[in-house]
Amino acid sequence: MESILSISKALGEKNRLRVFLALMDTEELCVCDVGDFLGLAPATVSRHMSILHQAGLIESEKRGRWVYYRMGTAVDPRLLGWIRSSVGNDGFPAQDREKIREIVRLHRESCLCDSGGRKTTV
Amino acid sequence: MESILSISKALGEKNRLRVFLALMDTEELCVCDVGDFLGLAPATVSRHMSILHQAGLIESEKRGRWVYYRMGTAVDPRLLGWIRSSVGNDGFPAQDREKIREIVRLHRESCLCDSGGRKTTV
DNA sequence: CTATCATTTCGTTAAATGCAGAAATAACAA
DNA sequence: TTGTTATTTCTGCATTTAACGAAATGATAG
Repeated sequence: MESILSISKALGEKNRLRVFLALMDTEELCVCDVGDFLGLAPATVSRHMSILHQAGLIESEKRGRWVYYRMGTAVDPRLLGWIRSSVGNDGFPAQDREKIREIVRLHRESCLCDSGGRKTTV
Repeated sequence: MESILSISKALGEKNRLRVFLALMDTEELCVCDVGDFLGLAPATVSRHMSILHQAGLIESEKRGRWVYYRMGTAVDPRLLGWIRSSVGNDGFPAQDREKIREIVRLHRESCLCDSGGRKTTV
């Protein structure tokens, strides 16, 4: 029962749900990406990601100074299926999708992550 | 997205989750049954049931002075499947199951609902 | 109609939660 | 080392929400 509770609590907040949906559509996001996406302070984003992480919904990986978050591999497929279809019905904010893609694009550009993972500057 | 939010909010509260799990195991419950089950005031229970109802998780039927709640018929089976298996893993409070059965038994006894739906007293 | 019972709505209080800024931590660059 | 950047933790404030009691509503019994 505890896992249902923590997962429901985690997804029962608009910003966290938006991040989770974004991660269903994107490989990975770091805290600052999510900060740009939601327009929230890093501290707030970090807390949200922590809650999603503790619920087992996302996984984290530290690379250099960045912490990258991605979908959890052990998330129940029925849960995902339900979310996917519900979002389909509701109409997932198309703006969100575009926004995330743009953020990821800029992130990759400035980081040159694609080549060797080396950073230049912000 | 709104439906995911409202459902997650509804299930993201311990008492409401307990009621929902109880309704997955029981045909129907009225507000006073749930009040006995959770040990909460009728007003509080009514509010919880309203939130579950608005999320589309349960349905209500008024019979006489009582309002009976039961599982929603349109609840996504994937959501139910996830909940069922998660509860199985977590171990659903066995006390809750017993408690509900006892409450339903007493309710039926005092109401004589089984025969003709006629009420005697409390 | 009046009385009673089940439920809902309203008003208030206490606890939980989201938020930002400041300080602390971690990892790299010079 | 020192400085810079990304993230986390801590502290305080504002909003939300769960809880109760009281009053209002709905329905039956007398």
